[in-house]
Amino acid sequence: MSSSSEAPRRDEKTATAAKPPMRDALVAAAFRLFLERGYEQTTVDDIVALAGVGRRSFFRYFPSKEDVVFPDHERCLADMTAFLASGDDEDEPVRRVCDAARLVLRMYAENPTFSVQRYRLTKQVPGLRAYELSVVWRYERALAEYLRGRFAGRRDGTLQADVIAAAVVAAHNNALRSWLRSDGQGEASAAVDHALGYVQSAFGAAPAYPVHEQPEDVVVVVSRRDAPLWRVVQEIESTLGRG
Amino acid sequence: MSSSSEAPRRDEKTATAAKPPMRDALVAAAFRLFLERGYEQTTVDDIVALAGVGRRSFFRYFPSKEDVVFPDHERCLADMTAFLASGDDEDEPVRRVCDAARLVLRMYAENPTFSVQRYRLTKQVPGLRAYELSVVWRYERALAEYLRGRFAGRRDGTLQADVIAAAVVAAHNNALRSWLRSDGQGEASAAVDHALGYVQSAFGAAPAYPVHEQPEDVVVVVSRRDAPLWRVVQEIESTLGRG
DNA sequence: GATGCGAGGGAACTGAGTGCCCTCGGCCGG
DNA sequence: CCGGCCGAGGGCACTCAGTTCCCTCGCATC
Repeated sequence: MSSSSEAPRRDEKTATAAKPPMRDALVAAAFRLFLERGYEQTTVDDIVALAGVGRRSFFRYFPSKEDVVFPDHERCLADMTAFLASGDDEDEPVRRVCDAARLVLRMYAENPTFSVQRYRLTKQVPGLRAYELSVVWRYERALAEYLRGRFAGRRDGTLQADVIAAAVVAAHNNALRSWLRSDGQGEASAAVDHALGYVQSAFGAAPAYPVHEQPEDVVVVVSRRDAPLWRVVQEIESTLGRG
Repeated sequence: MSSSSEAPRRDEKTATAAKPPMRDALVAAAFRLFLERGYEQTTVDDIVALAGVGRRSFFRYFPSKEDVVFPDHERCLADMTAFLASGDDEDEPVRRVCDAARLVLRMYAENPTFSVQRYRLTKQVPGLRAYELSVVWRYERALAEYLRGRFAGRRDGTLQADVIAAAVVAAHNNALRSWLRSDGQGEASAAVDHALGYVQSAFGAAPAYPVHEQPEDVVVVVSRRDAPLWRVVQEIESTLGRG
Protein backbone atom coordinates (compact mmCIF):
# COMPACT_ATOMS: atom_id res chain seq x y z
CA MET A 1 0.00 0.00 0.00
CA SER A 2 0.99 3.61 0.18
CA SER A 3 2.18 3.32 3.73
CA SER A 4 5.78 3.06 4.94
CA SER A 5 6.56 6.19 2.94
CA GLU A 6 7.79 8.40 5.75
CA ALA A 7 10.44 7.08 8.03
CA PRO A 8 12.73 4.28 6.97
CA ARG A 9 14.57 6.25 4.42
CA ARG A 10 18.11 7.45 4.77
CA ASP A 11 19.39 5.17 7.56
CA GLU A 12 19.35 1.94 5.66
CA LYS A 13 22.91 0.95 6.39
CA THR A 14 24.68 4.12 7.48
CA ALA A 15 24.43 6.24 10.63
CA THR A 16 25.62 5.63 14.16
CA ALA A 17 26.35 2.28 15.74
CA ALA A 18 26.63 -0.98 13.91
CA LYS A 19 24.56 -3.37 15.99
CA PRO A 20 21.13 -2.06 16.88
CA PRO A 21 20.05 0.84 14.67
CA MET A 22 16.46 0.74 15.69
CA ARG A 23 16.88 0.11 19.38
CA ASP A 24 18.86 3.32 19.77
CA ALA A 25 16.34 5.21 17.71
CA LEU A 26 13.63 4.06 20.11
CA VAL A 27 15.61 5.16 23.14
CA ALA A 28 16.29 8.54 21.58
CA ALA A 29 12.68 9.08 20.60
CA ALA A 30 11.45 7.96 24.01
CA PHE A 31 13.71 10.33 25.90
CA ARG A 32 12.85 13.25 23.70
CA LEU A 33 9.20 12.76 24.50
CA PHE A 34 9.73 11.91 28.16
CA LEU A 35 11.68 15.11 28.68
CA GLU A 36 9.40 17.47 26.87
CA ARG A 37 6.09 15.95 27.92
CA GLY A 38 6.66 13.65 30.87
CA TYR A 39 6.87 9.90 31.18
CA GLU A 40 3.27 9.12 31.96
CA GLN A 41 1.99 11.57 29.40
CA THR A 42 3.89 9.69 26.71
CA THR A 43 2.35 6.54 25.30
CA VAL A 44 4.20 3.79 23.55
CA ASP A 45 2.32 4.73 20.40
CA ASP A 46 3.77 8.22 20.63
CA ILE A 47 7.26 6.78 20.81
CA VAL A 48 6.93 4.43 17.90
CA ALA A 49 5.25 7.14 15.85
CA LEU A 50 8.18 9.48 16.43
CA ALA A 51 10.68 6.75 15.72
CA GLY A 52 8.73 5.75 12.65
CA VAL A 53 8.49 2.08 13.48
CA GLY A 54 5.73 -0.31 14.33
CA ARG A 55 4.34 -0.66 17.81
CA ARG A 56 5.14 -4.34 17.90
CA SER A 57 8.81 -3.63 17.30
CA PHE A 58 9.05 -1.58 20.45
CA PHE A 59 8.14 -4.58 22.54
CA ARG A 60 10.56 -6.70 20.58
CA TYR A 61 13.42 -4.64 21.97
CA PHE A 62 12.01 -3.68 25.34
CA PRO A 63 9.81 -5.99 27.33
CA SER A 64 8.07 -3.03 28.91
CA LYS A 65 7.81 0.71 28.62
CA GLU A 66 9.99 1.08 31.70
CA ASP A 67 12.86 -0.84 30.18
CA VAL A 68 13.52 1.84 27.60
CA VAL A 69 14.62 4.10 30.45
CA PHE A 70 17.34 1.66 31.53
CA PRO A 71 18.61 0.36 28.23
CA ASP A 72 22.09 -0.67 29.39
CA HIS A 73 21.54 -2.16 32.82
CA GLU A 74 21.07 -5.63 31.49
CA ARG A 75 24.49 -5.58 29.92
CA CYS A 76 26.03 -4.04 33.04
CA LEU A 77 24.55 -6.70 35.24
CA ALA A 78 26.00 -9.34 32.97
CA ASP A 79 29.38 -7.62 33.20
CA MET A 80 29.18 -7.63 36.97
CA THR A 81 28.34 -11.29 37.28
CA ALA A 82 31.07 -12.12 34.79
CA PHE A 83 33.54 -10.08 36.81
CA LEU A 84 32.56 -11.81 40.02
CA ALA A 85 32.65 -15.21 38.38
CA SER A 86 36.15 -14.71 36.96
CA GLY A 87 37.60 -16.87 39.67
CA ASP A 88 40.09 -14.37 41.00
CA ASP A 89 39.38 -15.28 44.60
CA GLU A 90 42.71 -14.16 45.97
CA ASP A 91 41.85 -10.83 47.53
CA GLU A 92 39.41 -9.77 50.21
CA PRO A 93 35.81 -10.58 49.36
CA VAL A 94 34.66 -7.16 50.50
CA ARG A 95 37.20 -5.39 48.37
CA ARG A 96 36.09 -7.46 45.44
CA VAL A 97 32.41 -6.62 45.69
CA CYS A 98 33.37 -2.98 46.04
CA ASP A 99 35.24 -3.27 42.77
CA ALA A 100 32.20 -4.90 41.24
CA ALA A 101 30.09 -1.97 42.37
CA ARG A 102 32.48 0.40 40.67
CA LEU A 103 31.51 -1.21 37.37
CA VAL A 104 28.05 0.23 37.78
CA LEU A 105 29.43 3.64 38.49
CA ARG A 106 31.52 3.45 35.34
CA MET A 107 28.43 2.81 33.29
CA TYR A 108 26.78 5.90 34.72
CA ALA A 109 29.89 7.97 34.23
CA GLU A 110 30.21 7.00 30.58
CA ASN A 111 27.15 9.07 29.65
CA PRO A 112 26.86 11.79 32.27
CA THR A 113 24.16 13.84 30.57
CA PHE A 114 22.05 10.80 29.86
CA SER A 115 22.46 9.60 33.40
CA VAL A 116 21.45 12.95 34.83
CA GLN A 117 18.36 13.14 32.65
CA ARG A 118 17.36 9.67 33.67
CA TYR A 119 17.94 10.51 37.31
CA ARG A 120 15.58 13.47 37.11
CA LEU A 121 13.01 11.27 35.45
CA THR A 122 13.17 8.46 37.96
CA LYS A 123 13.08 10.91 40.83
CA GLN A 124 9.72 12.20 39.69
CA VAL A 125 7.91 9.13 38.39
CA PRO A 126 6.99 6.57 41.05
CA GLY A 127 6.72 3.77 38.54
CA LEU A 128 10.25 4.34 37.38
CA ARG A 129 11.56 4.48 40.93
CA ALA A 130 9.98 1.10 41.55
CA TYR A 131 11.55 -0.27 38.40
CA GLU A 132 14.94 1.09 39.36
CA LEU A 133 14.61 -0.62 42.71
CA SER A 134 14.19 -3.97 41.03
CA VAL A 135 17.27 -3.29 38.94
CA VAL A 136 19.31 -2.34 41.98
CA TRP A 137 18.00 -5.39 43.75
CA ARG A 138 19.47 -7.63 41.07
CA TYR A 139 22.86 -6.02 41.50
CA GLU A 140 22.60 -6.49 45.23
CA ARG A 141 21.65 -10.14 44.81
CA ALA A 142 24.63 -10.70 42.55
CA LEU A 143 26.96 -9.27 45.17
CA ALA A 144 25.27 -11.18 47.96
CA GLU A 145 25.46 -14.48 46.10
CA TYR A 146 29.15 -13.97 45.50
CA LEU A 147 29.75 -13.20 49.15
CA ARG A 148 27.70 -16.17 50.24
CA GLY A 149 30.01 -18.32 48.21
CA ARG A 150 33.09 -16.78 49.72
CA PHE A 151 31.66 -16.95 53.23
CA ALA A 152 30.48 -20.53 52.93
CA GLY A 153 31.23 -22.29 56.17
CA ARG A 154 31.51 -19.13 58.20
CA ARG A 155 29.09 -18.82 61.02
CA ASP A 156 26.34 -16.39 59.93
CA GLY A 157 27.87 -16.43 56.49
CA THR A 158 24.67 -15.68 54.62
CA LEU A 159 23.72 -12.99 57.08
CA GLN A 160 27.04 -11.27 56.68
CA ALA A 161 26.86 -11.64 52.92
CA ASP A 162 23.44 -10.04 52.71
CA VAL A 163 24.29 -7.20 55.07
CA ILE A 164 27.57 -6.37 53.39
CA ALA A 165 26.02 -6.48 49.94
CA ALA A 166 23.29 -4.11 51.08
CA ALA A 167 25.83 -1.79 52.66
CA VAL A 168 27.96 -1.71 49.53
CA VAL A 169 24.97 -0.92 47.36
CA ALA A 170 23.75 1.76 49.74
CA ALA A 171 27.15 3.42 49.87
CA HIS A 172 27.51 3.28 46.12
CA ASN A 173 24.08 4.76 45.58
CA ASN A 174 24.64 7.47 48.14
CA ALA A 175 27.69 8.69 46.30
CA LEU A 176 26.20 8.13 42.88
CA ARG A 177 23.10 10.10 43.68
CA SER A 178 24.96 13.03 45.11
CA TRP A 179 27.01 13.09 41.94
CA LEU A 180 23.85 12.96 39.84
CA ARG A 181 22.28 15.74 41.87
CA SER A 182 25.24 17.93 41.01
CA ASP A 183 24.49 17.44 37.30
CA GLY A 184 27.45 15.15 36.84
CA GLN A 185 29.99 17.77 37.86
CA GLY A 186 33.18 16.65 39.53
CA GLU A 187 34.77 13.27 39.70
CA ALA A 188 32.21 10.62 40.49
CA SER A 189 34.73 7.92 41.24
CA ALA A 190 36.28 9.87 44.09
CA ALA A 191 33.00 10.11 45.96
CA VAL A 192 32.26 6.46 45.39
CA ASP A 193 35.73 5.44 46.53
CA HIS A 194 35.23 7.37 49.71
CA ALA A 195 31.83 5.84 50.35
CA LEU A 196 33.00 2.34 49.63
CA GLY A 197 36.00 2.97 51.85
CA TYR A 198 33.60 3.51 54.72
CA VAL A 199 31.97 0.16 54.14
CA GLN A 200 35.26 -1.58 53.69
CA SER A 201 36.58 -0.17 56.93
CA ALA A 202 33.44 -1.28 58.74
CA PHE A 203 33.40 -4.82 57.42
CA GLY A 204 36.84 -5.23 55.98
CA ALA A 205 39.02 -7.74 57.72
CA ALA A 206 36.63 -9.46 60.09
CA PRO A 207 33.77 -8.70 62.41
CA ALA A 208 34.98 -6.33 65.07
CA TYR A 209 33.13 -7.94 67.93
CA PRO A 210 32.16 -11.50 68.41
CA VAL A 211 28.70 -11.57 67.04
CA HIS A 212 26.88 -13.14 69.92
CA GLU A 213 28.10 -11.35 73.00
CA GLN A 214 27.03 -8.19 74.71
CA PRO A 215 29.46 -5.43 73.96
CA GLU A 216 29.71 -3.83 77.37
CA ASP A 217 31.66 -6.32 79.46
CA VAL A 218 35.43 -6.41 79.05
CA VAL A 219 37.76 -5.08 76.44
CA VAL A 220 40.76 -6.53 74.74
CA VAL A 221 42.75 -4.04 72.77
CA VAL A 222 44.96 -5.10 69.93
CA SER A 223 46.98 -2.37 68.40
CA ARG A 224 49.86 -1.85 66.09
CA ARG A 225 53.01 -1.40 68.02
CA ASP A 226 53.68 1.93 66.36
CA ALA A 227 50.19 3.33 66.61
CA PRO A 228 50.10 6.68 68.39
CA LEU A 229 48.77 6.43 71.91
CA TRP A 230 46.04 8.99 71.35
CA ARG A 231 44.65 6.87 68.54
CA VAL A 232 44.40 3.86 70.78
CA VAL A 233 42.70 5.85 73.50
CA GLN A 234 40.31 7.38 71.03
CA GLU A 235 39.42 3.96 69.75
CA ILE A 236 38.75 2.50 73.15
CA GLU A 237 36.70 5.50 74.05
CA SER A 238 34.59 5.38 70.94
CA THR A 239 34.11 1.65 71.22
CA LEU A 240 32.94 1.68 74.79
CA GLY A 241 31.06 4.81 75.50
CA ARG A 242 30.37 7.72 73.28
CA GLY A 243 26.78 8.95 73.08
CA MET B 1 -31.86 -9.12 43.95
CA SER B 2 -31.01 -12.31 45.71
CA SER B 3 -27.36 -11.37 45.96
CA SER B 4 -25.57 -10.02 49.02
CA SER B 5 -26.89 -12.96 51.01
CA GLU B 6 -23.55 -14.34 52.08
CA ALA B 7 -21.10 -11.92 53.52
CA PRO B 8 -22.29 -8.75 55.21
CA ARG B 9 -24.47 -10.35 57.79
CA ARG B 10 -23.61 -10.67 61.42
CA ASP B 11 -20.80 -8.13 61.61
CA GLU B 12 -22.83 -5.01 61.10
CA LYS B 13 -21.46 -3.28 64.16
CA THR B 14 -19.95 -6.10 66.15
CA ALA B 15 -17.11 -8.55 65.55
CA THR B 16 -13.44 -7.83 65.02
CA ALA B 17 -12.39 -4.43 63.86
CA ALA B 18 -14.91 -1.70 63.41
CA LYS B 19 -13.83 -0.18 60.12
CA PRO B 20 -13.63 -2.28 56.94
CA PRO B 21 -15.99 -5.22 56.40
CA MET B 22 -15.57 -5.29 52.66
CA ARG B 23 -11.86 -4.69 52.47
CA ASP B 24 -11.20 -7.87 54.40
CA ALA B 25 -13.61 -9.77 52.20
CA LEU B 26 -11.63 -8.67 49.17
CA VAL B 27 -8.35 -9.76 50.72
CA ALA B 28 -9.80 -13.12 51.63
CA ALA B 29 -11.28 -13.69 48.20
CA ALA B 30 -8.09 -12.59 46.49
CA PHE B 31 -5.89 -14.95 48.48
CA ARG B 32 -8.20 -17.88 47.95
CA LEU B 33 -7.91 -17.41 44.21
CA PHE B 34 -4.22 -16.57 44.23
CA LEU B 35 -3.41 -19.73 46.10
CA GLU B 36 -5.53 -22.12 44.11
CA ARG B 37 -4.96 -20.63 40.67
CA GLY B 38 -1.95 -18.33 40.83
CA TYR B 39 -1.61 -14.57 40.96
CA GLU B 40 -1.34 -13.81 37.27
CA GLN B 41 -4.06 -16.28 36.38
CA THR B 42 -6.46 -14.37 38.62
CA THR B 43 -8.06 -11.23 37.28
CA VAL B 44 -9.54 -8.47 39.34
CA ASP B 45 -12.91 -9.43 37.92
CA ASP B 46 -12.48 -12.91 39.38
CA ILE B 47 -11.81 -11.43 42.79
CA VAL B 48 -14.75 -9.08 42.84
CA ALA B 49 -17.02 -11.81 41.50
CA LEU B 50 -16.03 -14.11 44.35
CA ALA B 51 -16.38 -11.34 46.89
CA GLY B 52 -19.71 -10.36 45.39
CA VAL B 53 -18.90 -6.70 44.96
CA GLY B 54 -18.42 -4.36 42.06
CA ARG B 55 -15.15 -4.06 40.23
CA ARG B 56 -14.98 -0.36 40.91
CA SER B 57 -15.07 -0.99 44.64
CA PHE B 58 -11.92 -3.05 44.49
CA PHE B 59 -9.96 -0.07 43.29
CA ARG B 60 -11.57 2.08 45.92
CA TYR B 61 -9.83 0.04 48.61
CA PHE B 62 -6.66 -0.95 46.77
CA PRO B 63 -4.98 1.34 44.29
CA SER B 64 -3.66 -1.65 42.38
CA LYS B 65 -4.00 -5.39 42.19
CA GLU B 66 -0.65 -5.76 43.93
CA ASP B 67 -1.76 -3.80 46.97
CA VAL B 68 -4.22 -6.46 48.00
CA VAL B 69 -1.25 -8.74 48.71
CA PHE B 70 0.20 -6.29 51.24
CA PRO B 71 -2.88 -4.99 52.96
CA ASP B 72 -1.26 -3.95 56.23
CA HIS B 73 2.07 -2.46 55.20
CA GLU B 74 0.69 1.02 54.91
CA ARG B 75 -0.40 0.96 58.52
CA CYS B 76 2.89 -0.58 59.61
CA LEU B 77 4.88 2.08 57.84
CA ALA B 78 2.83 4.71 59.59
CA ASP B 79 3.51 2.99 62.91
CA MET B 80 7.22 3.01 62.20
CA THR B 81 7.43 6.66 61.32
CA ALA B 82 5.34 7.48 64.37
CA PHE B 83 7.67 5.42 66.54
CA LEU B 84 10.72 7.17 65.15
CA ALA B 85 9.11 10.56 65.45
CA SER B 86 8.15 10.05 69.10
CA GLY B 87 11.05 12.19 70.21
CA ASP B 88 12.69 9.66 72.49
CA ASP B 89 16.15 10.56 71.28
CA GLU B 90 17.93 9.43 74.39
CA ASP B 91 19.36 6.10 73.34
CA GLU B 92 21.68 5.04 70.56
CA PRO B 93 20.36 5.88 67.11
CA VAL B 94 21.34 2.46 65.81
CA ARG B 95 19.56 0.68 68.60
CA ARG B 96 16.52 2.77 67.90
CA VAL B 97 16.30 1.94 64.22
CA CYS B 98 16.76 -1.71 65.11
CA ASP B 99 13.77 -1.41 67.41
CA ALA B 100 11.85 0.24 64.62
CA ALA B 101 12.67 -2.69 62.36
CA ARG B 102 11.31 -5.06 64.97
CA LEU B 103 7.91 -3.43 64.46
CA VAL B 104 7.85 -4.86 60.97
CA LEU B 105 8.72 -8.26 62.25
CA ARG B 106 5.91 -8.06 64.75
CA MET B 107 3.46 -7.42 61.97
CA TYR B 108 4.63 -10.53 60.14
CA ALA B 109 4.57 -12.58 63.31
CA GLU B 110 1.02 -11.60 64.11
CA ASN B 111 -0.31 -13.70 61.23
CA PRO B 112 2.23 -16.42 60.57
CA THR B 113 0.15 -18.46 58.16
CA PHE B 114 -0.83 -15.43 56.15
CA SER B 115 2.74 -14.23 56.06
CA VAL B 116 4.01 -17.59 54.87
CA GLN B 117 1.42 -17.77 52.12
CA ARG B 118 2.30 -14.30 50.97
CA TYR B 119 5.98 -15.16 51.04
CA ARG B 120 5.46 -18.11 48.73
CA LEU B 121 3.46 -15.91 46.41
CA THR B 122 5.98 -13.10 46.23
CA LYS B 123 8.80 -15.56 45.75
CA GLN B 124 7.21 -16.86 42.57
CA VAL B 125 5.68 -13.79 40.97
CA PRO B 126 8.19 -11.24 39.68
CA GLY B 127 5.67 -8.44 39.74
CA LEU B 128 5.02 -9.00 43.42
CA ARG B 129 8.71 -9.13 44.20
CA ALA B 130 9.10 -5.75 42.55
CA TYR B 131 6.21 -4.39 44.53
CA GLU B 132 7.62 -5.72 47.76
CA LEU B 133 10.90 -4.02 46.98
CA SER B 134 9.17 -0.68 46.78
CA VAL B 135 7.54 -1.34 50.12
CA VAL B 136 10.82 -2.30 51.73
CA TRP B 137 12.40 0.75 50.18
CA ARG B 138 9.96 2.98 52.01
CA TYR B 139 10.85 1.38 55.33
CA GLU B 140 14.50 1.84 54.56
CA ARG B 141 13.96 5.48 53.66
CA ALA B 142 12.13 6.05 56.94
CA LEU B 143 15.04 4.61 58.88
CA ALA B 144 17.59 6.51 56.83
CA GLU B 145 15.78 9.80 57.27
CA TYR B 146 15.68 9.28 61.01
CA LEU B 147 19.38 8.51 61.11
CA ARG B 148 20.18 11.49 58.93
CA GLY B 149 18.49 13.63 61.50
CA ARG B 150 20.41 12.07 64.34
CA PHE B 151 23.69 12.23 62.45
CA ALA B 152 23.26 15.80 61.33
CA GLY B 153 26.57 17.54 61.62
CA ARG B 154 28.62 14.37 61.62
CA ARG B 155 31.09 14.07 58.86
CA ASP B 156 29.62 11.66 56.27
CA GLY B 157 26.42 11.71 58.26
CA THR B 158 24.11 10.98 55.35
CA LEU B 159 26.41 8.29 54.07
CA GLN B 160 26.46 6.56 57.41
CA ALA B 161 22.72 6.94 57.74
CA ASP B 162 22.04 5.34 54.37
CA VAL B 163 24.48 2.51 54.90
CA ILE B 164 23.26 1.67 58.37
CA ALA B 165 19.63 1.80 57.30
CA ALA B 166 20.37 -0.56 54.45
CA ALA B 167 22.28 -2.90 56.74
CA VAL B 168 19.47 -2.97 59.27
CA VAL B 169 16.91 -3.75 56.60
CA ALA B 170 19.09 -6.43 55.07
CA ALA B 171 19.69 -8.10 58.40
CA HIS B 172 16.04 -7.95 59.29
CA ASN B 173 15.02 -9.43 55.96
CA ASN B 174 17.63 -12.14 56.16
CA ALA B 175 16.22 -13.35 59.44
CA LEU B 176 12.63 -12.79 58.44
CA ARG B 177 13.00 -14.77 55.25
CA SER B 178 14.67 -17.69 56.90
CA TRP B 179 11.81 -17.75 59.37
CA LEU B 180 9.29 -17.61 56.54
CA ARG B 181 11.08 -20.40 54.69
CA SER B 182 10.64 -22.58 57.74
CA ASP B 183 6.85 -22.10 57.54
CA GLY B 184 6.84 -19.82 60.53
CA GLN B 185 8.18 -22.43 62.91
CA GLY B 186 10.27 -21.33 65.84
CA GLU B 187 10.67 -17.93 67.37
CA ALA B 188 11.06 -15.29 64.72
CA SER B 189 12.16 -12.59 67.09
CA ALA B 190 15.18 -14.56 68.24
CA ALA B 191 16.56 -14.82 64.74
CA VAL B 192 15.92 -11.16 64.09
CA ASP B 193 17.53 -10.16 67.36
CA HIS B 194 20.59 -12.11 66.42
CA ALA B 195 20.78 -10.56 62.95
CA LEU B 196 20.25 -7.06 64.24
CA GLY B 197 22.84 -7.73 66.89
CA TYR B 198 25.34 -8.28 64.13
CA VAL B 199 24.57 -4.91 62.60
CA GLN B 200 24.59 -3.21 65.95
CA SER B 201 27.94 -4.68 66.76
CA ALA B 202 29.32 -3.49 63.46
CA PHE B 203 27.93 0.04 63.71
CA GLY B 204 26.60 0.21 67.22
CA ALA B 205 28.21 2.28 69.91
CA ALA B 206 30.62 3.76 67.47
CA PRO B 207 32.23 2.66 64.32
CA ALA B 208 34.35 -0.29 65.23
CA TYR B 209 37.25 1.12 63.36
CA PRO B 210 38.00 4.73 62.78
CA VAL B 211 36.20 5.45 59.59
CA HIS B 212 39.06 6.76 57.57
CA GLU B 213 41.93 4.55 58.58
CA GLN B 214 43.03 1.29 57.18
CA PRO B 215 41.54 -1.52 59.17
CA GLU B 216 44.82 -2.98 60.25
CA ASP B 217 45.74 0.04 62.27
CA VAL B 218 44.01 -0.24 65.61
CA VAL B 219 41.51 -2.91 66.46
CA VAL B 220 39.33 -3.13 69.54
CA VAL B 221 37.81 -6.41 70.58
CA VAL B 222 35.08 -6.47 73.19
CA SER B 223 34.19 -9.70 74.89
CA ARG B 224 32.09 -10.85 77.77
CA ARG B 225 34.08 -11.29 80.97
CA ASP B 226 32.96 -14.89 81.34
CA ALA B 227 33.62 -15.78 77.75
CA PRO B 228 35.85 -18.85 77.44
CA LEU B 229 39.41 -17.99 76.64
CA TRP B 230 39.42 -19.94 73.41
CA ARG B 231 36.56 -17.82 72.14
CA VAL B 232 38.48 -14.64 72.82
CA VAL B 233 41.54 -16.01 71.11
CA GLN B 234 39.50 -17.16 68.17
CA GLU B 235 37.97 -13.75 67.88
CA ILE B 236 41.28 -11.94 67.98
CA GLU B 237 42.63 -14.34 65.45
CA SER B 238 39.75 -13.89 63.09
CA THR B 239 39.90 -10.14 63.53
CA LEU B 240 43.56 -9.82 62.74
CA GLY B 241 44.45 -12.46 60.22
CA ARG B 242 42.25 -15.04 58.65
CA GLY B 243 42.05 -15.23 54.87
C1' DG C 1 13.70 -19.37 -9.81
C1' DA C 2 11.91 -21.76 -5.62
C1' DT C 3 12.67 -22.06 -0.78
C1' DG C 4 13.50 -20.81 3.61
C1' DC C 5 14.17 -17.44 7.19
C1' DG C 6 14.52 -13.58 10.14
C1' DA C 7 13.25 -8.84 10.93
C1' DG C 8 9.63 -5.89 11.05
C1' DG C 9 4.49 -4.34 10.54
C1' DG C 10 -0.19 -4.60 11.76
C1' DA C 11 -4.69 -5.95 13.37
C1' DA C 12 -7.23 -7.70 17.34
C1' DC C 13 -7.48 -9.11 22.04
C1' DT C 14 -6.87 -9.21 27.28
C1' DG C 15 -6.64 -6.97 31.49
C1' DA C 16 -5.36 -3.13 34.73
C1' DG C 17 -6.60 1.23 36.03
C1' DT C 18 -9.64 5.62 35.61
C1' DG C 19 -13.53 8.93 34.99
C1' DC C 20 -18.19 9.71 35.00
C1' DC C 21 -22.61 9.08 36.41
C1' DC C 22 -26.20 6.44 38.51
C1' DT C 23 -28.57 4.32 42.59
C1' DC C 24 -29.59 3.38 47.21
C1' DG C 25 -29.85 4.14 52.06
C1' DG C 26 -29.38 7.06 55.80
C1' DC C 27 -29.55 11.66 57.85
C1' DC C 28 -30.83 16.31 58.63
C1' DG C 29 -33.36 20.56 58.32
C1' DG C 30 -37.71 22.55 57.04
C1' DC D 1 -43.67 14.16 56.98
C1' DC D 2 -41.05 15.36 53.12
C1' DG D 3 -37.43 16.90 50.10
C1' DG D 4 -32.82 17.38 49.56
C1' DC D 5 -27.99 16.36 50.78
C1' DC D 6 -24.22 12.92 51.25
C1' DG D 7 -21.35 9.08 51.08
C1' DA D 8 -20.71 4.26 49.88
C1' DG D 9 -21.03 1.35 46.25
C1' DG D 10 -22.24 -0.26 41.21
C1' DG D 11 -22.02 -0.02 36.23
C1' DC D 12 -20.20 1.51 31.95
C1' DA D 13 -17.03 3.07 28.84
C1' DC D 14 -12.51 4.54 27.92
C1' DT D 15 -7.22 4.51 27.75
C1' DC D 16 -3.20 2.18 27.47
C1' DA D 17 0.29 -1.58 28.27
C1' DG D 18 1.39 -5.92 26.80
C1' DT D 19 0.45 -10.24 23.94
C1' DT D 20 -0.98 -13.29 20.10
C1' DC D 21 -1.34 -14.36 15.55
C1' DC D 22 -0.46 -13.59 11.02
C1' DC D 23 1.23 -10.98 7.08
C1' DT D 24 4.98 -8.91 4.17
C1' DC D 25 9.38 -7.90 2.57
C1' DG D 26 14.25 -8.46 1.83
C1' DC D 27 17.84 -11.57 1.60
C1' DA D 28 20.56 -15.54 1.27
C1' DT D 29 20.77 -20.28 -0.12
C1' DC D 30 20.08 -24.25 -2.83
